[in-house]
Amino acid sequence: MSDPAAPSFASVQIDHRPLRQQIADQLEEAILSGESRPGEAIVETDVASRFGVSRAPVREALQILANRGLVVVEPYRGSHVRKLERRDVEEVYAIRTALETFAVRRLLELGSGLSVANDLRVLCDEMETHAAHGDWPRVTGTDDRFHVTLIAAADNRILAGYWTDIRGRIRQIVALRNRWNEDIRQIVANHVPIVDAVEAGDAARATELLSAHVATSADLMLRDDLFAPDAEKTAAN
Amino acid sequence: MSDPAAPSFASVQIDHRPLRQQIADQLEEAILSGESRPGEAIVETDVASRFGVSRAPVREALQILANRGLVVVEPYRGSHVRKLERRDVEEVYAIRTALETFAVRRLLELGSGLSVANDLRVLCDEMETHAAHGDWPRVTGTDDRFHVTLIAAADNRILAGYWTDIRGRIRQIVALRNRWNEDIRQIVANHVPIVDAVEAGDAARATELLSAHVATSADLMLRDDLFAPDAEKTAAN
DNA sequence: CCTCTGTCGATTGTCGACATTCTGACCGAG
DNA sequence: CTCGGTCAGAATGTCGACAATCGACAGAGG
Repeated sequence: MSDPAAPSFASVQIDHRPLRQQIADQLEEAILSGESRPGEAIVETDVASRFGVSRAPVREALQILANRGLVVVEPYRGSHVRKLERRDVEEVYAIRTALETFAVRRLLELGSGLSVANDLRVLCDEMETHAAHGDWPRVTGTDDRFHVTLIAAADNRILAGYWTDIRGRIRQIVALRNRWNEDIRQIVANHVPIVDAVEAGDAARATELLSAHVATSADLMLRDDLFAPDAEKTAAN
Repeated sequence: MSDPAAPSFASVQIDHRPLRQQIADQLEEAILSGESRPGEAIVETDVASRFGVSRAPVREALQILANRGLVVVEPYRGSHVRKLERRDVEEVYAIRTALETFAVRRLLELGSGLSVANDLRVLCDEMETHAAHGDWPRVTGTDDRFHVTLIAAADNRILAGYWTDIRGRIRQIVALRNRWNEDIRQIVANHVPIVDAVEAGDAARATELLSAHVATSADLMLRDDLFAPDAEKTAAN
């Protein structure tokens, strides 16, 4: 397979993953990219015919997405893209702070501070370069890698799983907001002090800076009342 | 339902939830209670015939459990109960600490300290009563409610979801260990100072005590090498 | 003796059809 | 006009059957 002399088969490489996985990936991409908007109905028959498959794998894909929280399945009533309220956004960023500060404390306990700081510094530079060119998509992409690197350094698979979840939600939030932060330079600049603190092994300062950084991001997302106000669960329940 | 004069229909109360949900619950119960042991194969046909249903809802149930991390599904090869290694146990307790300390900080920010402390104190008393009677199952049950109450007070649905996950994993770990802690009285006693700190609104002290409490629990679980050593992902990959 | 290949049984993947449930429109009584 | 009841239409829930894939094993060939 690693034979560089036989690339002619690469084009006919077929996808051996189960259909449910391919469908789940496609639907997830549509949701997280904002193409499928929150509340939008997902009709099994439609999805099945769109992909040219039967409903069985579609249903299995929906179970996968439902448990990831991307889709809500109501028995006999149908499925729809999970709605996003203001409260959801607040909760995402609150949890994000908890996970990232935990990761920092943990990676410092593991003595990986210096090594991680090196990796992060590279990403910081990259981010600043992209920012200087006004290449926002690449900035957010690198930002994503920055935080993934941080989380991965904690070497905890459960944490990594939770982060995959949070990361997706953030991507959806940013996509729905569909407007670039004019002051993203500020956000980019925020990363450097964090790396400094990690390098210095100062857990207290690093967590403090991280919390502030995340809080800033959350404020930016919530500033212009874009997300639906919280649906009041009144006394009816 | 709440009419006490018509209990005669309770026995014929049928379950209107989809089969996948009922099956998923049954399988989850079997796994978390330790009845189905880690690594044990789950054959769709067997499960289907055991419940007297077709394979379709069983497969959907497996997708649900797979995304909760209870079951591993390998395409065309089958499903099995997720294996539990020593590292998994360590990770669970590490994350647990992060989630609980976050919850404490959060509920204090929300100003719910006094109210929550009251609820927790009741549970502490209950726990001590059960402990005095040597009723370990009830002790662990109340302990569970203690921590659920703590988490719920943070009023964050994502956190609550993660806790449901962690709580299940802990239950499985405890069940597999299947041996009561002789020094559980110590564990029970650990709760009171935490409540005191919450009542006093002292976040730093509360998180410190909580971390220590969880660390103690983790040590107890890991003390006797019951869980499989970590499967070394050698250079083969 | 080793390696490769073809076959076999078991299990999962997928499909199309039928059963059940929900929703909303229609309609007649009060 | 409002309130219930009825009824189709559409969507989901479930089923049984068939196809595809995997691992093991036996046998040919070197």
